[in-house]
Amino acid sequence: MNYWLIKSEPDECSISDVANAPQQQLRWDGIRNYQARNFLREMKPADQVMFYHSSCANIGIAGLVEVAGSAYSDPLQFDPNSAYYDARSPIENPRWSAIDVRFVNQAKQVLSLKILKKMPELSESALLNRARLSVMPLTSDEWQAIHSAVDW
DNA sequence: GCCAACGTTGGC
DNA sequence: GCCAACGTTGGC
Repeated sequence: MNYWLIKSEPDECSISDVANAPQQQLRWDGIRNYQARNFLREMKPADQVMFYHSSCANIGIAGLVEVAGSAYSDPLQFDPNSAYYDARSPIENPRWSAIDVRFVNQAKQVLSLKILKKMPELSESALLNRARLSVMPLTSDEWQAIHSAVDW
């Protein structure tokens, strides 16, 4: 069992969108950063993923999802009408990956970034120390600290 | 291979 | 809207 954190702008995709999706399952796509992509490819079914809302009025941990299946080729990279189109991605060896996530739980209230910054367990975390990374692993200690701090 | 220019992320 | 962080691009 691995632990992860993914960031999403709730205007684009919120934890409620996952909860309201058919089978409460949604494709997580549009990742165009190699490090984030590599993490996506390491994800295994049933891995637990904290769902973080970024660039919004209420920044922080908004819910919990789980990995529904292994990473696969992100179809948007081959869609010329998509903002995520990548003309240089070879069809025979797709550059970008997507993953399906399944809803697990939604926080009664978002665990704010302000509180996350005060948690000693997270002082070394990628979340607080690595700018501009939208997919990252969490240690089990980090995951537990977050999980027990959220009001579910 | 270096590095300046440029674009994007994301908090404030 | 601003700006720091930082990944990517492309000239040399």
